[in-house]
Amino acid sequence: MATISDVARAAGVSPATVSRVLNGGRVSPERAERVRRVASELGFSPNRVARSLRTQQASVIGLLIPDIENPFFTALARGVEDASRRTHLSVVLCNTDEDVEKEARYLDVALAEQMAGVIVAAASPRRSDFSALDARGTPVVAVDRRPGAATVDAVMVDDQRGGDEATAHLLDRGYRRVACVTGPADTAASEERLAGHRAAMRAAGIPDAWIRAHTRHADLRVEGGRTAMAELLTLPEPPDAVLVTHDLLTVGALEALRTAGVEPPAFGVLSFGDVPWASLVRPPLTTVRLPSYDLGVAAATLLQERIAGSTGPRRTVTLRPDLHPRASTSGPTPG
Amino acid sequence: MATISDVARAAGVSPATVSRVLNGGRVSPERAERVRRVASELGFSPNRVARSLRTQQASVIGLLIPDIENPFFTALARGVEDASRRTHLSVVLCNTDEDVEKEARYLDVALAEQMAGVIVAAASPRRSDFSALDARGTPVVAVDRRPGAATVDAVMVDDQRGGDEATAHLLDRGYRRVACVTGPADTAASEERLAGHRAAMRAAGIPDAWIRAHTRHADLRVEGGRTAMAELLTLPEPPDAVLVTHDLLTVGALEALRTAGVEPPAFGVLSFGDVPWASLVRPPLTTVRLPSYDLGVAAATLLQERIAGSTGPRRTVTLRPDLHPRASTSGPTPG
DNA sequence: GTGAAAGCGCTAACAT
DNA sequence: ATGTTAGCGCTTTCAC
Repeated sequence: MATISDVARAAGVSPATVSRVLNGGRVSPERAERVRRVASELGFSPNRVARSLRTQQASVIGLLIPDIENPFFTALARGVEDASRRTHLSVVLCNTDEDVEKEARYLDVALAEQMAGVIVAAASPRRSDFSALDARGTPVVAVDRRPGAATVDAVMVDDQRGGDEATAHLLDRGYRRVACVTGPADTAASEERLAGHRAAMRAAGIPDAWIRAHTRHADLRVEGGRTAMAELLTLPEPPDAVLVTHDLLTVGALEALRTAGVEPPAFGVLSFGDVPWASLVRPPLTTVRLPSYDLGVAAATLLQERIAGSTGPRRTVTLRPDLHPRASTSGPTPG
Repeated sequence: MATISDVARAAGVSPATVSRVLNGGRVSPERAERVRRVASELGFSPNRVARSLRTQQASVIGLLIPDIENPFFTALARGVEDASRRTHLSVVLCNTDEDVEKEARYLDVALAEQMAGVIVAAASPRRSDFSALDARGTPVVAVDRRPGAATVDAVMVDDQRGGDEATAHLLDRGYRRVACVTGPADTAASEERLAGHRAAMRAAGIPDAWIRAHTRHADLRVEGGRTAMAELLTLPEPPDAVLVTHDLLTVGALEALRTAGVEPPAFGVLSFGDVPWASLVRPPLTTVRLPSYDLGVAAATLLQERIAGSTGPRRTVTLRPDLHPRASTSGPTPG
């Protein structure tokens, strides 16, 4: 690999001049031209490691996501990438696997590699720790999941509103006994979506006791959704519709419904997450689409501003999910 | 951020000693202990950028994949990560988006960041260019897609065999007129799977003209699969089964079949790729499962060996996909 | 406008 | 076993 000194020697100038040509300093046009020619002849590409060491900052940002196999996060990653494209920033992705240890390791890498900034969907609301980055002045933007203590910029989904709108939609279509299958009580998104569901139910005059009795917390796996749905169907006063707050749970819930011989839209089914196989399910599923891509774009934009030196107060951007009505919630009565 | 000199001063030793403590050189136990204590008190974490500059190699490997939203590649990424866990290597993911330009940019980043090695599913068999990495001695392992010219280690799927086994399975189950919907003619995987299909058909004594007439190349989108399948159904001698070589095409093909009132398993359907929604399709789909995770593990292992200094001849590891028979190919006649 | 020189934080000879 | 020294490739004063 050619270095800046090789180029300088070959072009008959000093290394400083080559550096200036590269970074836009004042150099006479003809020398600049000569340097550029020689550089390309030599296949020179500046060593970013050396540059980082000298300038104390890299042109790479880290994106830490908890599950690379989850389409929600991959779409988010695309958003981050697309928004970073125009700048000189490259995005590197790190899969934390919902594991605070792995996350800490990657945060350490980000620090040690002097990354320009980090966007992170925290593995744990309490135990994720960004203080080291903060101490060094590396900007951090939280996305999708707000870490409890840390005061960082954040981009969030308005999950509560999504849950509220979803259940309101079901009630509006004529369903009366709307159950809810949600994730574990310790995941924020699950709880907020449930809270929205509750709010809509209360607004419709349904007693708290009924709502509670027709709510199930399930493990975020297909099996969890199946079990929860099956339970709900055996209740003394079974539901006539269900809001499922995670698409994985929806797969299980649909299986349980099929097993019980219950069919949408007579039984209303509404799912969070716009699943790629939505078109394969009959009837097509009404969904609350999460703005995953836009979440990424917003986070990258916020981060770029901080990297550029913005020092304003911490900001939280909230994005609204949107409802996509389809046939699975067309109403309890035929026609 | 504390530096190695800060630690050295606070511990009353030389920077070299601190470095030796960190990297396992000979240091007396009590001094080593003192250094470690001081380091953790100061919250010291070594600056990898400086280390990279000095040692001329980083502890990061790059993984370049063409589509982060494709479950095949995300599973592969998990394999790479898991295999890299035990070593000191961190994996950073780069999404090339099937774009040779973006890929080149990331290869440049890998080079400029002095990455220890790169695993890449090439965006283009012809135009992907690893010569710069090669020139610098950075190991490269190709995965899933073999770049035409470059002589690099590679980990591949035996697509031809997969196609062969799939069609053989259909014939074995009693289907006679097996069609094939495959991807564009310029994608290697599509062609190899098709070649396997052809081989199995020929072995069963079916004339080339028939095979050719019942083969469709489709754009890798749902719509492409639908159109191709619809065409096949209108042929004078329509097929009684189909091998679809990409899961996205399968979604479309299933829609076309449903529209035409044709149902598996009377009509046999076999798909490449073990789709997550397989359980939702009735009847469950027989699939050729691609060893995506293992592909990642194998690639990471190969790369680690090269990073460790192995200089043997280029190797190509080939992994076999496996057939998962399910109800969609249980046979053309009831029972 | 240009070059000489210093130094970012670390490691690896080379001394001792 | 430990310290001293030099230098990885780059940028950035500081002179001129």
